[in-house]
Amino acid sequence: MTYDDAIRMQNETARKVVMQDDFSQINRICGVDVAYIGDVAFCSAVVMDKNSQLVESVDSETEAKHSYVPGLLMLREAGPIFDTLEMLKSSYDLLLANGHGVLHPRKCGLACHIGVNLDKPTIGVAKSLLCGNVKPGGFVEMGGEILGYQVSSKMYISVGHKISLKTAIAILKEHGTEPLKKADINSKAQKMRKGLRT
DNA sequence: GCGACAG
DNA sequence: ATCTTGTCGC
Repeated sequence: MTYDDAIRMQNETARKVVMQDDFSQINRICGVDVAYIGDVAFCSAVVMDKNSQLVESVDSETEAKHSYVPGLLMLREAGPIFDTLEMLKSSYDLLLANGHGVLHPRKCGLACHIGVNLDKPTIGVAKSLLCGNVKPGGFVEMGGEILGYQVSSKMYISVGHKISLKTAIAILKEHGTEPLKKADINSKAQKMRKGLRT
């Protein structure tokens, strides 16, 4: 797949993103993250209940097919993430992904790509901005639209799919990002184990 | 043309 | 993301 193909795919997916709440209840939240040794991707997905109690955790080791290109993170991480989420036996109501959702040059960051393809409510959680400007109050504007929210100096969130920004903010303020933190720890632990036995 | 650039 | 020393602040 060429970069042009990927960009066309993003523009197409962007039209399918639902920026309104579309779920009955959030009982379980899944966080997914990837760590690397070169192009070997160590991915972890963690499902927790609303009280941050562990429900299930799975790990995978796959090969990253593309290098990282700003704006096209999905090319590098979507594959490993889909592979890992498929391993889960447990269901979940909300997905948390590291990276932006609609706060993206084409309004289709990694979280949108994952959310739309799995048809799951998804929130994008990023550590830094790719685009947009933070306004007083924390909302992030891009092209005259409010597309994200700055939770802290190192956390920006935006809609991935089937959830409103308002609800996304409320849920993260109430439940935090525990599944994502755990997935980060697990993916790095997995990488370290591999590093020691090679 | 130049700089900036999720993970 | 990953590499990577000392250093600033709570």
